[in-house]
Amino acid sequence: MKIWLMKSEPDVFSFEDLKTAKNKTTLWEGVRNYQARNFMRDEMKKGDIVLFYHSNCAEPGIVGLAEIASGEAYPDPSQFDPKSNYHDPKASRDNPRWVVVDVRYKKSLKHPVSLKEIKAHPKLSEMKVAQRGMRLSVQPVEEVHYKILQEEFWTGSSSA
DNA sequence: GCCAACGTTGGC
DNA sequence: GCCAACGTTGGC
Repeated sequence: MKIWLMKSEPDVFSFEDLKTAKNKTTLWEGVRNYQARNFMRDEMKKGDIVLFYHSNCAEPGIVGLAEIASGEAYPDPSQFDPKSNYHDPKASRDNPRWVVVDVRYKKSLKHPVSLKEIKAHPKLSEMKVAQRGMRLSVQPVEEVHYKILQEEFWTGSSSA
């Protein structure tokens, strides 16, 4: 079981949007970075934990927990859609370039863990997301960091 | 809105 | 294959 951090701009698609989505599930469309794609295509497994991260907003940080709900990655339909912002003219149905996975809402957090808190924490500051210039929108999270998040932020009254 | 850091593109 | 130019990300 792996743990992932997935970024989304709340103006585009927020954790609240995921919670209210049909079946509380969405396909994670629009990833247009090869490294991120390869994680989704090669390494994600159904049931993996997802830390849902809000980026490019007033309070960037981890706002909720989700999980991978699809068995395998499959072609991102938006790449074939000329009207989509995510359209990729170089992709074809015979030779798709981009994939999606399904992400399902799991749990909200009463107290999101802000990027500020992550950076201020002696261990969490090692996380990729805290590193300077790190733009990768899908990134693996080390188990030790997930444990710290659980034990120091999400136990007892701090989890919803 | 600014801008540093990054990834991609394309000319050569 | 190099690398300058460009577009994007995302914190601040």
